[in-house]
Amino acid sequence: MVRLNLKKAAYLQRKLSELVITKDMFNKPIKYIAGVDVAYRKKYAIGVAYILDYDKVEPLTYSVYIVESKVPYIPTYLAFREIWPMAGALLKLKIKPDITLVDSHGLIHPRGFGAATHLGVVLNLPTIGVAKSPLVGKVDKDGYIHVNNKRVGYKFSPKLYISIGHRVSLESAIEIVKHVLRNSIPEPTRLAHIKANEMKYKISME
DNA sequence: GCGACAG
DNA sequence: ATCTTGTCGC
Repeated sequence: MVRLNLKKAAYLQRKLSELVITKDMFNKPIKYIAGVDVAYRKKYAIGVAYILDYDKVEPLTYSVYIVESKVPYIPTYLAFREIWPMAGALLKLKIKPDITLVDSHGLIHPRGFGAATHLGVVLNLPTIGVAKSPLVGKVDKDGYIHVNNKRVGYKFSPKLYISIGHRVSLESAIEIVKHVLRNSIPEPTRLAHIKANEMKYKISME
């Protein structure tokens, strides 16, 4: 297991956060939307990217990328652990998504650079963060989440936190996530999560 | 110093 | 997130 240099990692997050775009810079109308998630099995990290038709909200195809997991999970540094499995799966897709939902926070992060944002900036892809539990920030009476005096996210429910990832406005992020909701759960990441767990048992040795 | 802390 | 079976409830 690698040990992160938290000092440098935090510096990188703060530095790269200057590149985040919080305006809509994705293809309209959206035709393809992706959902990415990572599961773990022994020494392996299994990244899955699922592509769905945006209008119909129906699955089209998916890709799997398995790699050895060497970075530990440390709160607020999740991206360093999951970015390669996620990026590997995304880059294997034959259909390029217009926007991607990531199972983590985007700008709802102490240094404004959660995993969803990190992935978006590194791959220069429009991303939205969809997490199941809070990390930081204050929720106002309307449900909006503020971090460092900036409105960057929205608490849709106690189990769903939406935030700007990269190249998308908060308003659009909320609208897009609502569009692909199925039983209060975003369908793209739900399918990616199911597939990633399914793949865990298809790994032969250890 | 103490507690909290995405997946 | 992972390690793990059955079981309670709508």
